[in-house]
Amino acid sequence: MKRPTQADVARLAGVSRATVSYVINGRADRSVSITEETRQRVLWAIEQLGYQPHAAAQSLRSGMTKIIGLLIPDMHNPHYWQIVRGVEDAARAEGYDLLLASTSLDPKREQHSVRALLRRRIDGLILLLTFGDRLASEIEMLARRHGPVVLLGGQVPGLDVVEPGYESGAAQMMRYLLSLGHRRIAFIHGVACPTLGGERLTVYRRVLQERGWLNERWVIHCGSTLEDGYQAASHLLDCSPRPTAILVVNDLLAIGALRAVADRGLRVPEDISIAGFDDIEVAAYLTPPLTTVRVDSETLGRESVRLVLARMRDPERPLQHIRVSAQLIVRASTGSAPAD
Amino acid sequence: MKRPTQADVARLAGVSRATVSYVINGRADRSVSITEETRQRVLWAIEQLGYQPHAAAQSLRSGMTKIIGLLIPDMHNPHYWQIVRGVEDAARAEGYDLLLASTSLDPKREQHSVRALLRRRIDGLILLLTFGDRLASEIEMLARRHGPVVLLGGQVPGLDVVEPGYESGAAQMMRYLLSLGHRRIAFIHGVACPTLGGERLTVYRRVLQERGWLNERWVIHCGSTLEDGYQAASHLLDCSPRPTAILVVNDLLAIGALRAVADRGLRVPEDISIAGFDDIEVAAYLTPPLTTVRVDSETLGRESVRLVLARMRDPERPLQHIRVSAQLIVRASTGSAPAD
DNA sequence: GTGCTATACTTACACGTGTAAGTAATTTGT
DNA sequence: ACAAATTACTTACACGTGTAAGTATAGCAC
Repeated sequence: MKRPTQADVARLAGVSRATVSYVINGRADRSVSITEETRQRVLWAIEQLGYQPHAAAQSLRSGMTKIIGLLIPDMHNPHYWQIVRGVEDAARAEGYDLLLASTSLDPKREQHSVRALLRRRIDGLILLLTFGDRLASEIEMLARRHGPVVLLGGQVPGLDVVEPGYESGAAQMMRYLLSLGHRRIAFIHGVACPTLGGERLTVYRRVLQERGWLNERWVIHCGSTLEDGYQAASHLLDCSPRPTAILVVNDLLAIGALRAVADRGLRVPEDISIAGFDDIEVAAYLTPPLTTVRVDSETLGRESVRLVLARMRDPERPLQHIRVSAQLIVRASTGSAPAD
Repeated sequence: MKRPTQADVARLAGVSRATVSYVINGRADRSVSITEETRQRVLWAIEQLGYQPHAAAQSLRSGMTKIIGLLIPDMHNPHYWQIVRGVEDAARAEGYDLLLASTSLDPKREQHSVRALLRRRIDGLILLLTFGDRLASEIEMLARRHGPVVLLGGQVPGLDVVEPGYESGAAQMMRYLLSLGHRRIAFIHGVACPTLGGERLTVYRRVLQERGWLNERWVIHCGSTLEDGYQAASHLLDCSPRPTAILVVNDLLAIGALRAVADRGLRVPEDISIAGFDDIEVAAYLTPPLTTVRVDSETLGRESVRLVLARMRDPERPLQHIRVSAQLIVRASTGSAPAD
């Protein structure tokens, strides 16, 4: 009933256990050689017993786990899932498995999760931190240990970073909205933690400030669920004068905003324009299709894996900072500002 | 630069390595006792060195990995994420980490992933299989070993199963659509593999057959992406006569269908009714909000974990088959059949 | 003082693997 | 013909941990 080990295989094949190990790991360097005949016999025994190597023993011996850990803020936002997909794809292509943890927007849990991932002595870690600031000490430890840790957005000195180009994306978006004649542009900043999505808000403020059109009443902070987006938009729609456009920090919340507009009997984009960030997959299929800023999230995931693996292979290589570019995607949810 | 081990802690505390181990695992049974003073000294040394147990070594010794593996068909469908959320929540609450793999709708990859999960000698496995039939031998091996494996939908003799109650849900849905006067009801069966979502299709066929209204031309098989849903619906809308209602195998594809209807300038539900399954989170926020069948996916995940853990604790307990009930959720995407 | 028990440890083994170093038989070089 | 090299293995150790079994000291009863 117990799983067979190399020893069992060796016994059945009539060779020593080492031979089995050599056969399995097919020594390419010529230091050890094995007859084709015994090789076949060993392979036959493996097949016969259904032997599979014990991963924990391999890890203990080799120091590698063949696991990449990924921490994401929450599992509700499709944007994060697309990142997960990129990571899983790239990881599996290189023979790594994926250990996934989510913060669930709880700082305690984020800390707990990071620790759990560390204890596993996972080969590489990709962190998309929500409350990074509270983990300063832990993160610094990581940096000092020079373990392969990649940050996905955010900055910690001493760690590789993959940064989504939201800043340029936000700038493109603002330029576009202004070109449509919008002046009363609101911003829904619905995130788990104020620092998240901060660049988008900053660009928004700067651009409007330059023109003297910034009105802090139109910046709404809220949570990160669909319902939060709905509520925030509802609040904005009740303002007078109403904003002519609402820029939402991510597409998920923008969906909530679209619903709020529809529930008030207003039309998008004739009465009000709505735009988001991320270009999650449903964005193109909404009614109306959502104008947004695409940051290829799968690429974000892929690049993170690439950096982690590269760091594993050469711990001394210079720090990398990769920026994944953003692109404005214009769809039907935005249009010219209505005449007052 | 290397991580400290128990041996380092022992040296620093001036005790034997075994003592350190006993302190850490705080022997509750009185077989071994340790002075409070040395206990403190050991704890101090642990703190001092920042010692953390080596998970692989613990696994090797104890035979437990403290990891639960989860295999899902693909990462595009929010429904599966909700299951993942339930699993991750429940697992973490019990001190388990989550190893996630996705099939990506590729049978080869499903097989590969299942093997990878097995090799890790993971404590428990939760499988949501797509191409289960091709894995018959592997699965049977699982069953024979009586490892803690839970199937999420599907049936393999000898394994615990958590089954979503789509069957009763589909029946409710059909009754509801018929009560609205619909006779020309189409079905979009967009899944990676014909067996997936089979119960829903079966119920659909049976109900219509009973009334002699079944028309196989209105059963469309397609892939599992939003675009597939869009295309399938487009095709149906070009039929003449047009169906008055489209039942879609899941909400994700239903979103594509909604878009297709809107693109043709038709109205939902005045011209055509659309309904889905799963009640993914966005369903309530779509335009119009989507009528669907809710199967609490987080509960699916949670229950799976519960079964896995129970099976771990008692491998001999009788097989469990849990059915998570489904519930019709009526929203605005369905209405009375238009008069011809 | 002797025998017995309780306390507070330590010694020693096992988990399953990868690989360096050793060995015996065969082949090659001159 | 004999040293040297190559082939085809095997023996032996290390990875870090959990725990059973052993040991040494002290306390106590008689």
